[in-house]
Amino acid sequence: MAMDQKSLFPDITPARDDGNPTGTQTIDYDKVLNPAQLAAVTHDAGPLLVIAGAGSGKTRTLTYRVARLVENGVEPKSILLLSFTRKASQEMLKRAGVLLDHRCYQVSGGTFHSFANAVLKRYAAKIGFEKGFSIIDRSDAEDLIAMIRKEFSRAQDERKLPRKSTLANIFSRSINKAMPIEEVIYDDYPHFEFQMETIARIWHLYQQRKREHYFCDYDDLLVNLHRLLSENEDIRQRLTTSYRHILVDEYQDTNLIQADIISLLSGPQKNVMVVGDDSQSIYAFRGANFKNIITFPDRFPGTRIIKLEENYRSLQPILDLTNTIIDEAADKYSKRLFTQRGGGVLPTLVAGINENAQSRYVTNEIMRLVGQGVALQDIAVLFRASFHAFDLELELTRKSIPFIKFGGFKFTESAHIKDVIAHLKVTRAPKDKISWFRILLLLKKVGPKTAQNIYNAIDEQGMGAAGLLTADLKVNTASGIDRLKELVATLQDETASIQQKGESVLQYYLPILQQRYDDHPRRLKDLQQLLAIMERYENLDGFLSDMVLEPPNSSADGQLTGDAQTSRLNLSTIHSAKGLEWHTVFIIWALDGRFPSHHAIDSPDALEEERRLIYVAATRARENLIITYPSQVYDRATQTVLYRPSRFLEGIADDMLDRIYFNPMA
DNA sequence: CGGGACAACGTTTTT
DNA sequence: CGTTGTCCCG
Repeated sequence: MAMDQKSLFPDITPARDDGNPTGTQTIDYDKVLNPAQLAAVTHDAGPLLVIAGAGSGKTRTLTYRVARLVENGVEPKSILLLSFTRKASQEMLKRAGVLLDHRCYQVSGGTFHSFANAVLKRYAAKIGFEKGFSIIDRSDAEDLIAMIRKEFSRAQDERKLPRKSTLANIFSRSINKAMPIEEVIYDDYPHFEFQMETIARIWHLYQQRKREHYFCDYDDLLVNLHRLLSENEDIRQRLTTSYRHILVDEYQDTNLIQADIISLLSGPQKNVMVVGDDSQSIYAFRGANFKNIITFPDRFPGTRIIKLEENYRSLQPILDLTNTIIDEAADKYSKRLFTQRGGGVLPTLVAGINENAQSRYVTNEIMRLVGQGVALQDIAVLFRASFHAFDLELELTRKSIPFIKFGGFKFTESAHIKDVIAHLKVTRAPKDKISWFRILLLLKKVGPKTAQNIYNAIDEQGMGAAGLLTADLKVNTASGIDRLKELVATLQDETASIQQKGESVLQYYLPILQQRYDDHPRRLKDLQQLLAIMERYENLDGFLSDMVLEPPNSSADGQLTGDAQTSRLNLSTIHSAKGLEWHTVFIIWALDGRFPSHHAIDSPDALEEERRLIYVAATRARENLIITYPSQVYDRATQTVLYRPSRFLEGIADDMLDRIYFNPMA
């Protein structure tokens, strides 16, 4: 099976078509790769584990391997490249395309979730979704859980149940760590042990409702793919013959199900290449287990192991610091990065009195660097949590420094976007109770009970969303349900283009928007942007699944308005910065209690993950690394004043780290 | 039954 | 402090 390249890689267009159609060798692999990289690239067949330190040319190695396989006559479609983000795989294929030719764009790939979606869509009936399924994001899942939760809190006068988001966390953790619900509660939520049975019943009902309404949440995509492969030998064989070579990036961030999926897909030929770095494992919170890397050779006997230890990214002083940080890690593959890049200045640790002093220091330094000719787009400010950047964002706006922020809130998570999308969703998935409730609750005089009745009436008609038009509804006419009926009738017109449908929904939604939100002008801009995104799609289903699986970032607005060429500063969570690099990197909020977060401080495992996180952040820097913290911050959660730099930096020798105090008044 | 008013809670990271 | 859940009035 070949995946739908168009929907997976919509932005890629072949750079040039005058490549090398005959496939004769054009790349001098041994001149552009070091011996370890070359060994990985030219590895013939069978399982291969590449332990690739930060900046050691991991992406380069993968890219060249793809090119090499294609050059050796491997059908591009039969190469499956699973990576962590779509951005990463696009980038890789683009680079492979530049090396070789357009054939590289035919390579199959994407994230685990998008791959699962593509496979499951095709075999939906095999896993009990005769009519297909729709993917629900975290907040949809929470809405569904809330509906079930309510049945319990009404019926029983028990002590308080966990809130919906906590329930969703428990459920997801159970899947991703492959542990029963009960065990998750014992381990991580002991304060809810006393109502374990109720929680388990809610979980059971949640599973049931998802089936009834044809929903897959993020975890179900993986679970169902796993089931499909393990229960249907014929399908598994079909897939293993389609994908002769499997390449997995960021293997340290896979969890047990993902590792099993790779095993199931690899077939008898076991042409599996995984690339990762145990020191950069930062997704334990969603069940990632870096031990997958260590146990890979057990899973695949005869695995060849190659280590890439030469760093091509950072100058020596930066590497000295990052090596020191990670040396303290409890549990890791031993490797020590080295570089041949001489020179460079010491990384700096800057204390400012408060958050705003920190923001001003960073802003000043950025202006100074830009004055020296460093491009804004080659500078990044990294942080532990998205909200850590709020004050800096204000400061940057004040100084008119353009920036783009990655990570944190997604565009599609805001209520008004979800509202509009819900109207489109029900035309494709009429059993989507979550979306129907969203839509109906926007009407006046309609609450949960009325919504349920309307939903039942529509469902009984069995004629899709059009059921709204024919069903006998007892609804207050002041509700505005007639306008909704008109909209649904319009959307039923299959000849209407996707843009027209979007416009209709927006027209319908406008009065609701204005009535519900004081800041409707800002929200309207978002909605117009949503329409612009829609126009890139040819079919609604592709649009809808992408909005869940690859949602656009909230403040990435400018991308659409055509000023993509202007150089912008990068603001990013460390998680979203994975795999990237910049000339200068700032890490802000390196304050003990924030980074590591006070939440992690009692758990050795969590603390280790925080350490790896700061390691990932620091290793993004090529020339300059500046770490800052506010030295007097009152923390409401612990009711203490935080003033010490991150414990990962505090003991570092002065010949490795310049320490300065910044006073904006001086 | 809907909706508004009030109280309690807990606080990251992503698909 | 903003979100989430509950309670009670109309």
